[in-house]
Amino acid sequence: MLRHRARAPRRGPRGRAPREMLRADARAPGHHAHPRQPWRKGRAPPALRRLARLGRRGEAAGLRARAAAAAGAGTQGAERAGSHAARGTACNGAASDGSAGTNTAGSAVRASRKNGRQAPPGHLQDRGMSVITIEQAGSYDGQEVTLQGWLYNLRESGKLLFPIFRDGTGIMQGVCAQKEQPEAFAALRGLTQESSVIVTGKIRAEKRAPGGYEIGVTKLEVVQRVSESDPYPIQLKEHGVDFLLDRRHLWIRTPRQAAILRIRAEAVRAARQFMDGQGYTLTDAPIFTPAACEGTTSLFEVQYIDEEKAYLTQSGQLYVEATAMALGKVYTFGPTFRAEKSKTRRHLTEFWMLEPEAAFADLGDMMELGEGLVSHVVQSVLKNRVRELETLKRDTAKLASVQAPFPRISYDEAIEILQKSGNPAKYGDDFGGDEETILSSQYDRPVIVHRYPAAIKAFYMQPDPLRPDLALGFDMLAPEGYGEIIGGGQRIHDYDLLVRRLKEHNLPEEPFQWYLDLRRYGSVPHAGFGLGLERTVAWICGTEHIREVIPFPRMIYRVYP
RNA sequence: UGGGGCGUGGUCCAACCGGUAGGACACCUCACUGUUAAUGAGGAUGGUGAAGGUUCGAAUCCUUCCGCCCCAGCCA
Repeated sequence: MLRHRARAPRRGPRGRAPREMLRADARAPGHHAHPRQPWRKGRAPPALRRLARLGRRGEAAGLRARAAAAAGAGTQGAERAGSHAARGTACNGAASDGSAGTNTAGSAVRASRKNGRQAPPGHLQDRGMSVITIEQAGSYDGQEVTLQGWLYNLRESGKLLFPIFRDGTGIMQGVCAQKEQPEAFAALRGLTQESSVIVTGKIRAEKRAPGGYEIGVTKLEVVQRVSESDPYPIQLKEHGVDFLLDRRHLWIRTPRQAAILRIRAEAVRAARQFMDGQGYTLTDAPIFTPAACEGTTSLFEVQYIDEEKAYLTQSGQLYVEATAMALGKVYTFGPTFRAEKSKTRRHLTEFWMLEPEAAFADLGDMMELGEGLVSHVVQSVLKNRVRELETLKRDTAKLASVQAPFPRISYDEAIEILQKSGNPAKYGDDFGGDEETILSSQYDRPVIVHRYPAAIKAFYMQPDPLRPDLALGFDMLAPEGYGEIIGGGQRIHDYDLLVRRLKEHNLPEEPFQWYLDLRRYGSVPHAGFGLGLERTVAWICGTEHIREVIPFPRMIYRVYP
């Protein structure tokens, strides 16, 4: 059994976050803010002040009883129905092309229940053919379809209701008039925010509707009604970061957060696609490691079986060097852990890293691979996640220019640029946030800084043969102040030199014996780098803090929920 | 670990030099057939992070503690 030893004090649920305000569903104010600190927070737009009236009481006791009955019927199976619905969405969406509109799911469900018909094997109910996602709605104009999702908001205007539904793929406005659809109207009136629903109606283009389409609701089934006495806690208005982080499991339902997570997924997909296309093989590194990879940084210690201690990996690099010697061109993609007490908008204690490594590769190869990878990821998101970037109100012009090749400057040149702009940096210093921001603000795409002094880099960095005091390493700095998204370079392949460097860095040799083996048996020049997923996604999304781009951020003093 | 900032109803904020803790939103009721965080009218809840101290009187001043945010270091 494992026990997590490194523990961060659990923060109280009532902690407050007075200064930094986010609208639960607002875009982070920021990209056009101060260039030195583009993430600088601001206030939520003052125009966004009012919340829709949700959770009103039903108009009649009969209605409420009916709603309760509907909810009750679904209560036992509510959870199962939920996951079931999620599964159904994908396959039905695909299946429904071409046959949509012939048989609505809603009516099929009711018909099957009324007739006592058996659900098909593996399904709880017969859903018919036209259950679609909101994302697909545009191609169903004029057809009757069924949506499965949640009530995001409800606006009332007399005998007209404007519910807004969300299903994870987007949000869509519905319309329901009492005169025309008395039953659906009654079911919808007073329905509470985030109640789960199955909606049937006709899709139509409508200029006044957000997104350009709306659904004329003809049937509404409440899967589970959120209680008025315990309403959904996240309002459509500003909240403190702390409040939202305590409810991260609910916060991710808001369109902005969902859009970010979908962009993250696209970034991962594109990154792997690119690496695979370049002939790199995925070879994952272990999470438990016997010792530090780079020595200095603090590690999470775990008890590993009996008395033995192990650590959560802070980098897969050493291992990926081994698999590179086995397979040639490889990469890892997985979580890494840093127990440092970094409390900035660029740090997490648990984050994901993609680490390529190639035998017979040098610094130049890796700089080229890095810029190709980053360009491809950015361009893929730009192409395949238009809607999500729109939701985030991201300035896509700033992403469009992200095309390889990227500018490359040496450390020496970087120091010059810094000094010219009045920064006190002197030769031999490593760069902090300020320096990175000054450098990256000179360009419209990420900038590569290479050949740092060996003294400020990791022990395994190959020295520059022309100037041995320099390391053949490079960093890639994202624009707009998002900092270092890639760090890497050429590794030492000479056994004696590596042993010497271990000594210089006061590292013990025993834990590195296997690593030294790579230099004993057929050592070759090789290089690689690590790409920080969250920093990359934060930059692409333009979020003010890295914690928004991972479903459940782990930070110092935050391991809940 | 340093430096800075901050803790007030469920949420987000006010409260001048120390003088009866208030508003908006959320919630409830009513009106409204094209709303866009709908709007308008009405209603009921409910709070100064904790412990000391100064004072006739403390959200406000002092001390300690707790918690959070930002920045730096380290890094992706």
